[in-house]
Amino acid sequence: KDSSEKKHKDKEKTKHKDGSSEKHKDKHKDKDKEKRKEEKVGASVGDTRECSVFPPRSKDEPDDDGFYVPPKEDSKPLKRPREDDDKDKKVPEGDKKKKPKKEEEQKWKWWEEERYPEGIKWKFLEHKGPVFAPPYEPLPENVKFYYDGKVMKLSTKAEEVATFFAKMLDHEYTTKEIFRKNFFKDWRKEMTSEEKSTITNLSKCDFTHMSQYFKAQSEARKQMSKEEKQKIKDENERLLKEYGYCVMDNHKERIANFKIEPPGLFRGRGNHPKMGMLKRRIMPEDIIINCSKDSKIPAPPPGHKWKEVRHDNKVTWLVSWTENIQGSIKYIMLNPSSRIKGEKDWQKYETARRLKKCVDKIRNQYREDWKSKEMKVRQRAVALYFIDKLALRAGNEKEEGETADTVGCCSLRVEHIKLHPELDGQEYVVEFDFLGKDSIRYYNKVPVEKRVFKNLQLFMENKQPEDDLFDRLNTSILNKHLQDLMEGLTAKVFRTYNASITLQQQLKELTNPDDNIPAKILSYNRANRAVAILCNHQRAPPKTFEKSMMNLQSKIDAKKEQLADARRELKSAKADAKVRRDEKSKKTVESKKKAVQRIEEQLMKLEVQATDREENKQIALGTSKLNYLDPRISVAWCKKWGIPIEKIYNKTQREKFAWAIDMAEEDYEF
DNA sequence: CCCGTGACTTAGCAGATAGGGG
DNA sequence: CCCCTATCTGCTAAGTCACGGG
Repeated sequence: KDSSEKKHKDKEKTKHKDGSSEKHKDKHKDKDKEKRKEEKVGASVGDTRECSVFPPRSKDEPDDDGFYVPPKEDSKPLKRPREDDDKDKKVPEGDKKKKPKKEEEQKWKWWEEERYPEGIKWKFLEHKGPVFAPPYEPLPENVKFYYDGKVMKLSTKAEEVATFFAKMLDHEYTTKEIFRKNFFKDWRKEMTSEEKSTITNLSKCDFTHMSQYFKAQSEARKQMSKEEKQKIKDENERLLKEYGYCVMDNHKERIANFKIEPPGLFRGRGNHPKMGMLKRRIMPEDIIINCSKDSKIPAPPPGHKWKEVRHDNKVTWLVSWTENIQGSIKYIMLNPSSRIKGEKDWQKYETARRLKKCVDKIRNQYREDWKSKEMKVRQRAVALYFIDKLALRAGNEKEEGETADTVGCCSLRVEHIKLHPELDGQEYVVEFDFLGKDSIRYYNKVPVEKRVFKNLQLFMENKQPEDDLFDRLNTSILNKHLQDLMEGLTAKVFRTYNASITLQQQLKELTNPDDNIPAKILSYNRANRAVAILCNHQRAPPKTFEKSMMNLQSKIDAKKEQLADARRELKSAKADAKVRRDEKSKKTVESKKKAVQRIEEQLMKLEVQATDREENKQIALGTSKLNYLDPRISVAWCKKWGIPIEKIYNKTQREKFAWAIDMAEEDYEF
């Protein structure tokens, strides 16, 4: 005990050493307070960021368009020259909007400005409120619903809910017992008393006619003329223009989800106990609006009122409501390209980089803790080892019966692991098999250190399969401990850290300087894939996978034949040239040579594509790219090897990572 | 310390869209 | 130019984590 207490004290000491100079921080905080009083915006010099030298935001007014152009002064000389300032504009890129005006929009570089003091998210916020789901349109008279073989006209409310079911008829979950039970129970609540007394058995309900009608409708939608499609597109654009943006602190920012979720049947992931329940229609009376006091407050639809209008600048959301399935709160927030999301994202990677600096110490620490006299400490240390080594999620406890039965590290149960003292020639293998987030299966056989193995045996002693593996541990205990090891450290920082560091290492290892661009991109994708595997980011193999693979293979075969032909032609041209010895035939040889080269390159490209796709069958790269990989690593890699950034990031991704694209140089190190 | 709540990030899937080949 | 598929985007569920009150 003694020694462990000592260690604890040491830990405390190191914390302060590690904590990026507490004193300084406090000073800055004080400064922040002062500035806040002075009504100056964004006065924080909060942390180690380079941007702290930049001038504070200035309040300027919108121009006539209502579009907010960042102040000119902001673009005065910076300490870092940026030769690629206007690169983005030159990039032709998919959006062939006929409005040249859009492209001229100056991109605001929020990352060159100072941040707000901790806790304050904005000074001014104005928006138009949410867009509600379109009202229900009753079915035409000729679309029938049958109960027990007889036509039955449903009340509007009951009909609406019935259509939700009818639209899902082809889906297998309409056959699931829980789904049907939940649906039927909620449907009956919407029925009139007569309907309720008649419709007592879901199996006697015949939705097929309704279902056919919807299929015909969607078919008709596909067959619409160009003009009609354009009309819909225009309408969507209008909606986006009006409701899709807000003004936050002098800047027009894109909103992520300005449309309220329409009513429908809840489809949880995996074996969800609430699947099939009715997700009710959200009304203005459910909606809380958040905006500035001095902004133009959005008007509720005629004849309606908001539940509440508040002015809370300690939060980032514009609109919220409570959803009826889990009783959780849903929000309307800004797009990832916005300042408010981008800053947070940047900060996340900075925290992970701070972990990089002390991860060795932390690893030594938890290895020591495997020997602790205290069970609690040992469990914590083994759990942390899993989180670090295997990139497991923290694993909060969940309310039973409310959600699908899934687990993370701290909530692992005895039944989720198997211990093999020896397996396939390896010692001390732990076999993991459990459902994680989104009911994605985690299956892995991992050789672990002997001490870990012995500890696991100990933790499992005298326990039932359904008992918690770490019975003295939860995420709160773990995170409190992590907080002591490093300021801002939580379980998920390890995922971010390990993902990003793995990408960086893999890129170093896999990139061959002599490769051409497609081959280098394959290497990038492989590095990305290593991360996706680490984080267990899976996807269902695309429905058309086999077919598309076959297509690609036949393309390759065709290309091979083409190559063979070209080679034959080259050969005969050479022979011809040897005989004739004239200029013309020499030229022919040259052009044939070129043709062969071209085809070889094309073939290579196709083969690379095939490899890439095959290796990617069940792996989703997007999630790690978007949420775990410090974008500056990728940007630096692109700059180093002369790979156009568009090969790595699509338009949305480039918008989200604009800060990284702008600031990372080729020598960036995570 | 426990528990519920709130805010925010992370997740896979399905439908929309675009772009390359015939 | 059109079609068909590969990729992108929108959607919303499902996590993480902090906080406050008892």
